[in-house]
Amino acid sequence: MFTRELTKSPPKLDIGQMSRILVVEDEDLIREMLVLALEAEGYAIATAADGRAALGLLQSGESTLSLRELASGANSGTLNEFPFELVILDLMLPQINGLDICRLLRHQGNPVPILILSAKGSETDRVLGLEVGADDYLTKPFSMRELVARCRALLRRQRFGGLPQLPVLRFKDVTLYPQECRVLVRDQEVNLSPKEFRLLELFMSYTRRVWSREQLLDQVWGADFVGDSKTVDVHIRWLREKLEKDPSHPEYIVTVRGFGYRFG
Amino acid sequence: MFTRELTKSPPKLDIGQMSRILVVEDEDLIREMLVLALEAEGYAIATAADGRAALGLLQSGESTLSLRELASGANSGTLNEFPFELVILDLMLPQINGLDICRLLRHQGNPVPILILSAKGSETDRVLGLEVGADDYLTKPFSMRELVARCRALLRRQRFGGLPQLPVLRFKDVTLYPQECRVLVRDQEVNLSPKEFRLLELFMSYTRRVWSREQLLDQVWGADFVGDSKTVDVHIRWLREKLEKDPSHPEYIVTVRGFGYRFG
DNA sequence: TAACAGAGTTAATACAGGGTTAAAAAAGAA
DNA sequence: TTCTTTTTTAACCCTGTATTAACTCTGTTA
Repeated sequence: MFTRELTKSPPKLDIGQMSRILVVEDEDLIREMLVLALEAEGYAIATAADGRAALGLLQSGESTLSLRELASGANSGTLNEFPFELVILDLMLPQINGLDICRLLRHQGNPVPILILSAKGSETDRVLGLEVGADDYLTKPFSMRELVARCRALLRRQRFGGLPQLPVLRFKDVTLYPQECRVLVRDQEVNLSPKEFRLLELFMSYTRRVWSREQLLDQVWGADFVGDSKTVDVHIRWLREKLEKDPSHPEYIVTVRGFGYRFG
Repeated sequence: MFTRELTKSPPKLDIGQMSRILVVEDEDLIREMLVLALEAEGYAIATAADGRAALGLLQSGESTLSLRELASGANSGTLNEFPFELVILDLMLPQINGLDICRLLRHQGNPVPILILSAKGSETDRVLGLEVGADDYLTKPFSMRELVARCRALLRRQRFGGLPQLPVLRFKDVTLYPQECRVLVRDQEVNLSPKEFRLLELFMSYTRRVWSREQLLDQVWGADFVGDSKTVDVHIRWLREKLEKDPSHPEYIVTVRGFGYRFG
C-alpha cells in the first residue's frame, strides 16, 4: 500500500524545508482556491496577479507585491529569500502573458518547473505551452485534486529525483522517518528492531486507532504467522522501553483492555 | 517480448546520444502510431506489448546502466544496452497492468520518468497514477502532437532540466564525479571497481535513504541477477574499506539491521 | 472475597542476519 | 594466450532479535 494518511499541519513550519510554489493567476477566486489547496498540502505559497509581478518575483526576489506571510508565522525568512521550486502559471494575464513569461524564463536559462494553467484547451495551445518550456499543462476547469497530484509529481522529481517519498510521521515527541528507518524520541535517535519499527510505523500511520493483537500480527508479522499472540505483548514492551519516559505508565502506546493497543 | 532494432533511416544515428523511450502498449495500431511519431522526432524506441515483456526490458541489468557509461561511447548494438530515459505506459495490459509496473519500479527504486497513457480518464484514475509515481498522465484518445510535446518536456527535464545533467555528488569528505568515474575521499583519490562505483553513486544520489539488498541488486546489478544477496554485503565491505577511516565502525555506509544499508 | 482472565514482565533459548575472510570463478587487459 | 582485477561463492563466527514459557500483577465478576 502506497497511499498513507497525512498527518495534517506539522507543528513547526520551516520554510527552508517546505516546497516553495509561485501561483500566478489574475482571477482572485481561482488564485485563492489554489493557495488554500496548496497550503493545505504543506507548501509555501507566494502569489502574483499579473505578469510583471510574476517576473519580478521570479527574477530578482524583489517584488511589487506584499508577500504572503505564512499562517503560523515563526519562521526565519520571507518567502522570496528562497528560489521557487514550482511555478503555476495562468496564460491569460494582464501586462505580460503567461507564454511570454515561460519563454523568457527558459531563454534566461531558468530551469524552474512550470505548470501552465489555462482556459485554452485546444491541442495547439497545449502543445505550444509545452513547446515553450512548460513542464505540464492543465486546462480550466480543472480538478483541484489532480492539480495537487501533478504538483506533487513535479516537485517529487525536482527534489527527490523521481522516487516517491513517504511522509515523515510525527506525534508529540516521536518522529519517524519511513525511508530512513529512523526514529527520534525527544530528539534522541533510538534504535528499533525491524518488528518494533514496523509496529511503530503502523501505529503512527493511524494514531488513536485501536488494534487487536490479531490485527497487529496480520499487519506486521504477516497473515501466515503461526504462534502465540503473546508475542505482540513482548514487542510492545520492548517498544515502550524505547519510547516511553516510564514504560510501566505508557503515554504513547496505551493498552485498551479486552481489545488491544492504541497509539496516542 | 519483442525488441525493436534501431531505425536505419538516417545513417549516422548514435544511439548513445538519442533519447531512449520504451513504449508499452498492447494495441498494435496505437503502438505503431506511437513508434512512428516518436521515431520521427528522432528518439530511439523499444516496444513491449505486455506487462511482463516491459518489466523484462526495464529490469535487465543492461538497461540500468547510467548515462556516463554510454557517454563514454563506442556503442555497437541494440537498444536495450542503454537505460531508458522515458517509459510510455499503457495501463490496461496483458499479464501485469501498468499501475503495478509503475508501483513495482518505484518500489525497486527505479527513478525513470513514466508517462501513463490510459483509457481511464476519471480524476481518480489520474490522481492514482501520479500517486504511484508516474510523472504525467494522458487519457485516450489523445493527440499525438500533445503526446510528443509532453515526452519532450519530460526528456528535457531529465537530460538538462532541474538538476544539472550529472551533478557532482558530495557528502562530508566524499566527492564523486559521475562523468569522470572518480571519487575523492578526504582529498585522496580512491580507485573503485565498477560495482563499487555504482553502489556509491546510488547511495550518494539518495543520502539517508535505506536500501534493501534486493533494491541494490535491482538497481546496481539488474533485476535479472541470480545469486545470493550476500554478494551485496561483500561489496559493501570493499567499499567501506575504501571510504571509511575505520571500516568496522563505518560512518558513511551504515547497516540498518533487518532492512539494509543507508548512506549518511 | 475468591476466582479468573487479560495483561505485564523477565529470562532462556534458538535462530536469522550481518561481518569477515579466503578462495574460486569470471571478466578484462596486455 | 597469460596476467591481473573484479566478482561471486562459501565457510565461519558473532551478535541482535524473535519467540516461548513461566511467573506476576491487575482489574472484573460472581
